[in-house]
Amino acid sequence: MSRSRFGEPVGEQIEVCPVTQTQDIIAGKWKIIILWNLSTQTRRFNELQRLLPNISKGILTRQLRELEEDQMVHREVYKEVPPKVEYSLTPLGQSFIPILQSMGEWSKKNLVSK
Amino acid sequence: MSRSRFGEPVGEQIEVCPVTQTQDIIAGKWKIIILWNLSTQTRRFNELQRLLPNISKGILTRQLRELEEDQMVHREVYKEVPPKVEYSLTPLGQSFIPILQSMGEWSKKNLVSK
DNA sequence: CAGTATCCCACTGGATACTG
DNA sequence: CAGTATCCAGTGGGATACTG
Repeated sequence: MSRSRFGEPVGEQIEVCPVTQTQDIIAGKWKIIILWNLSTQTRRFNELQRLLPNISKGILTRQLRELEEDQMVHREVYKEVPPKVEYSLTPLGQSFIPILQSMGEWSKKNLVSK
Repeated sequence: MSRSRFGEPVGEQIEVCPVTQTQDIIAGKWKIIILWNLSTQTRRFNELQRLLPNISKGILTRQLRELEEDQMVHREVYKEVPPKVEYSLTPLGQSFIPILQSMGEWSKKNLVSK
């Protein structure tokens, strides 16, 4: 699925606005906080669900799948019973960590909690 | 309107996840790109609409109003005929510019356009 | 444990027509 | 020019029940 916007034909190339591409990846109510929770360590499905109060399994699955599609998250399945699945950041996901940190710091520094 | 999530009573205080607060502000299909377009200069309503192909007046208005509510954008109305309205970043909005830049650079460096 | 499979609903975005 | 005012449609999020 292509979620690009702002397609502008430039010769054979398509020029896409960079910040919009980023927007497309982190759009989704839980994406950022999921990445944040994976930034320090690998986590299992249930663990993530516990960390994200009020998220349902279905939604958590969908958000993780989309992050996987966008190569931000890696899903490692251990063939055991009971099943064990571990989520972690890919190199691309890791390269995004500084931005997550900036967001956290910006928020703490500039936003009064309302 | 309070859009905070993850409310956790801590004494009299409410503890809210910082990255989630940021998420709440930049959620919305056009928020980031609007901030981006205001990061270098003040812009008028129609100017913004031209810069954001395919956005309708109604939506642009709504997104701008929400950014105003969150103190990210300032709206300056000139009492003239025909009307002139200029949008610019508030100090809070300006403090967010480095993050926007990181996003743009991250995208250009790490995302192949797909 | 880590998911699917459904169904549902609210909200957000989008289109269009009208206005001070 | 810079909006409102409506109305509509799609989608994304949420709840619940079931499963390998």
